[in-house]
Amino acid sequence: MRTITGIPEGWPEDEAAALAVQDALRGRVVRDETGPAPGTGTVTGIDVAYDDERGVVAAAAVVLDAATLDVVEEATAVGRVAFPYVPGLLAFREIPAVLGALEALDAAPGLVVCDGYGLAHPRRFGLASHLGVLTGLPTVGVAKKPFVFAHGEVGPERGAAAALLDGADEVGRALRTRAGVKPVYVSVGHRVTLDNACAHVLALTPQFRIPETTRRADRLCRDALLDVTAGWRPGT
DNA sequence: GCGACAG
DNA sequence: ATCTTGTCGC
Repeated sequence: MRTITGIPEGWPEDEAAALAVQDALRGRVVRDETGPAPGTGTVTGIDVAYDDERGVVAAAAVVLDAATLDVVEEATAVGRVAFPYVPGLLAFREIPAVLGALEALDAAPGLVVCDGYGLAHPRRFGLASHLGVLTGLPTVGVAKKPFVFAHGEVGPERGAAAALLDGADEVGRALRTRAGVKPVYVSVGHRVTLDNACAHVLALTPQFRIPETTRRADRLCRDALLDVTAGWRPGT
């Protein structure tokens, strides 16, 4: 199913307003729940594609069976871009469309796997945490590139990891999902433990570096964007 | 002050 | 994120 989403009422218009929202919501992140067990129930991948030229955004949510990684359900949402890209404020750009796709699902999402960071964020409230707090769902962030926290060497074998430390607090982990291939960066979003988040990511990467959830969502949102973009007339 | 900077 | 040719490798 594909829906059309608007920008929520009161959505921040500028950076100052966005920072205030992060300040107001960051205390609502729940870190003392283990979260769903890997390999059971469903896991949902989220991703977003843009056509900045036209100000159009497309989001996808793909629900997988956690045990088989088969697709259970897919949903997309298209709309207008709600915020410019600003490092540290990615959530304000992605979340409106993502909410539209999630709301279009009939299946229970289970753990939501986001493209980006959760707690390993300059103000400890990245996209995954923000989405988790707004939806109440357990979320995890899986980023492809380092952001604010450095880490030590990661062993060459699959499953090896290095901590992302904010002082003594481990806010994320660089995790090798394929031997000899660059690691991904896992961080807790909401209502999940870092250990459990990493176990999920390993269960979602039997073959490729990137979790099957986000690979599927990536393809789907790109296709959705092309559908909207095809035959576009200059004017709207 | 100067760069770096998830997607 | 997106743009975008060739090139190396399974």
